[in-house]
Amino acid sequence: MMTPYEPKTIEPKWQKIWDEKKAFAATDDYTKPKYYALVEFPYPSGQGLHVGHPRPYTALDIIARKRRMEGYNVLYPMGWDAFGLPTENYAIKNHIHPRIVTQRNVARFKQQLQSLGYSFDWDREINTTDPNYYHWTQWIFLKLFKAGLAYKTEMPINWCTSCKVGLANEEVVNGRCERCGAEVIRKMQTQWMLKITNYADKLIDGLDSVDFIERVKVSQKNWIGRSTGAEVDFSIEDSEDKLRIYTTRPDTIFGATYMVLSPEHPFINKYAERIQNMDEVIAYREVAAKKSDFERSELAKDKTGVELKGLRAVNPATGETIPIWTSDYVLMSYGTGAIMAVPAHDERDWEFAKKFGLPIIEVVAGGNVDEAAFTDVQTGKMVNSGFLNGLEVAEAKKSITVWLEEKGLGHAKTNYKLRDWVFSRQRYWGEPIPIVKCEHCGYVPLPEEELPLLLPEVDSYMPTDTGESPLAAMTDWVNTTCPCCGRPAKRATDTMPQWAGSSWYFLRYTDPHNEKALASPEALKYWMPVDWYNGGMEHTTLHLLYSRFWHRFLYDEGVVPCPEPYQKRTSHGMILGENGEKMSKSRGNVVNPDDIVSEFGADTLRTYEMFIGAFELAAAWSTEGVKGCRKFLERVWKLQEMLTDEEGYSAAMETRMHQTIKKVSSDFESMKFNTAIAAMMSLVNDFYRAGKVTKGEFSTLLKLLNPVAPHMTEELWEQNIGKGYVFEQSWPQYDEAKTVEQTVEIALQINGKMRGTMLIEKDAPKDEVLAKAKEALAGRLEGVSIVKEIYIPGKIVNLVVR
RNA sequence: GCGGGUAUGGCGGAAUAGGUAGACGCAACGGACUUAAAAUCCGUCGGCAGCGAUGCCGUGCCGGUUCGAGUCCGGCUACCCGCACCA
Repeated sequence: MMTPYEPKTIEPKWQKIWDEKKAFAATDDYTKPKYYALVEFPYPSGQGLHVGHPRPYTALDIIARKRRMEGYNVLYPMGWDAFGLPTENYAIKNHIHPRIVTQRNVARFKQQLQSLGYSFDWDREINTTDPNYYHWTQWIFLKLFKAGLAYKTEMPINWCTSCKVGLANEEVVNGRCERCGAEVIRKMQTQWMLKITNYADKLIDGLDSVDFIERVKVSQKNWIGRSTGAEVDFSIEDSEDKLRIYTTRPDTIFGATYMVLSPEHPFINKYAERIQNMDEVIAYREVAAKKSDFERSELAKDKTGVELKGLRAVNPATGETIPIWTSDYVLMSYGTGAIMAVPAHDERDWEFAKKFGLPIIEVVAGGNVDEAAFTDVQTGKMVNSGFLNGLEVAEAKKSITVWLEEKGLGHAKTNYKLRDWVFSRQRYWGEPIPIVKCEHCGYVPLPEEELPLLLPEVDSYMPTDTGESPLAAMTDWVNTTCPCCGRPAKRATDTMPQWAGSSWYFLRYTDPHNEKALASPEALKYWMPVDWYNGGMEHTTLHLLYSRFWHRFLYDEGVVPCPEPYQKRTSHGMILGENGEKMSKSRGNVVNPDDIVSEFGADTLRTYEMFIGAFELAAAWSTEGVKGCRKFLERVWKLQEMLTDEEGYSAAMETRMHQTIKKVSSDFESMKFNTAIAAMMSLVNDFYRAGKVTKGEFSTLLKLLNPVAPHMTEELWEQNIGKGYVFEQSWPQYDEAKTVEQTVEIALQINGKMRGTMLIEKDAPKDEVLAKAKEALAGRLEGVSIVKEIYIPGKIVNLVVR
């Protein structure tokens, strides 16, 4: 007698069995072929799991389960990216230690994830806030410091007025804090920095060796923003000084009719005496300084500026003197903070020249520079440019660069938009920076034996208005001795940003309990690189760039065996609310995965999230759709009643089986989970139509469906097939020859218009098919002559008539 | 402005290399079962015209290539996501 389908009882049952049998433990047998599948580890927030989390987790769980059935030693781990502001803010508000808050949130997340039946190897669980973990985060920082890639500098930082913390440029969105939305202001602060810019080229070039979806590669490249051009020295009239500029268009130098300095450019102060309108310049500079980055971009393209009267430069190509201006459209932080302005061929310069009546000289023919700047570099020939005249832009670029180098006036130069990484946070809940400041020795790294440098217990982890970390108030902890000279010294009180722990976590999974190293060389050599890494689009610039940077550095240090950490990177789309909007409490459209599990079961949730639509696109939640998936699983459950001992009763069904194995196998690989499930639904419909299913067919279906709905397929296996478990089975194989139908229906067209269909033997000769087609279409062929006959085997016959 | 993406029934979405548009699911409608309802099973389901076989139209818009275009090419429009004065 068939038992009813009750996820509530069978799901916990199987979760327990998997756990006891350690069914999904990655083994340390390094002779087997390995597969490392990775999903981004979550931040264990107080809200608990969101229905967005299961989408990527289920997708890679399917891949991981399939790989195990294919004989791989699979590593599919999970952990917690648990340092971070929300926990700290919650802790402050509720007077609970962030460590306790983290423990609670992790426990809840873990229980929720386990209720979904993921095949994570929980023995390898990691937590970035565990001293045994951040020991190695600090160790990597020391390595970076010793390699000269970590340095301290005073700089204006983005200061969130609400979080009271410095933010990286990347964390500021439209002048507001990415996290809390409060206003961000500029504030001077000394900060630890990481020289990610040293790795700009390696981070771009490394992309050629990996299999990332195109838009991820594009966004990595755009963020690094490599451009090639030249630096050129312009001399100042009546001075020995040179004013160095950067340009990507050295070919247009004959058209440079003025120069522009950033308002912060040091030349302005240096020549304050000579600048006749210094008052006006100072006033302009003050206005510019007050503008936040947000205002600068909001107020858009309306150009402002002041001429530095009394100061003129010499165009090295023409020998003519040109005026020097200052304007905030030139940024101190890019290039040299100064430009040569070529209004004929740069939109910004053109606008500026138009506004202030500066001369516009065309040096590349092809546009109308009275109407607009002509910026095309593909067409067009040089004019009004002395020895460059007649050259193409590309040739002119080479030619002028050689000329500049010969004359000692300039040189080729590559620039990047990428800036160094602001690495310190004035916060409590992060990894302490393992550096001591000694008045005699400067910044001294802690000896490695002293790691981990534990986060001290403090009474108050309230951020301070002074901008200092709460750790600064812990004098017992701050005051120490210099590891170098033994004299009194002070610890760094900043902590690391949340990005730190997530920049290397995939390495720790390979050997999570190692106390002597971040992971053993053997484990790293075997498991790395990650074979397939899936995560959100929101992490395709920062997290990916930072972790690739650290990994590449560790490779250069000989710590890891491969230059790139991730062989393949894919991204999933967001799950939106039922109304098509982003899920949020304020919109009231949040779906809680716990509710879905308790009402429909984990297998239904998993199936639904895979069936909802194309994996990489956003998809709106639909409760009706969830019901449909539950109904499908019920139909699978009831196949038990149709089991027959007959085997091979139908050649057509055998073909269907081979087709379905092929379709499901290849669709899983290309993340087309929705069509894989559709194929299984169709197969089940066929079983119902036949009114029966053989044991062989049923067990094949259970194996195919197991990665998606692991609990119910194990239960059905146990009740009806018996031997062993589905997770121990081999992935079903298909025979290509048997996927081909013997009889196929082909379309009949006249002049490309559908005029019917007919059934033919798949191998029928062309002549026979055409004859049959003409017979079928005889009524329509009267009085016309056939000009052309087209037969695409297995697809279509098209007769072209007149 | 630059870069990337998307556009197909009432809805979510299918459609390896250009070859039967709408697979699969949802909703809706009809039938069977039931005293009844739910559940389940079977069926219909792009639009217009027709009792009907059938005909015409139809994949955001305008053109093109082709025997044949959702798919390729040229030109647009709308929406979404990044970046945004980077010289």
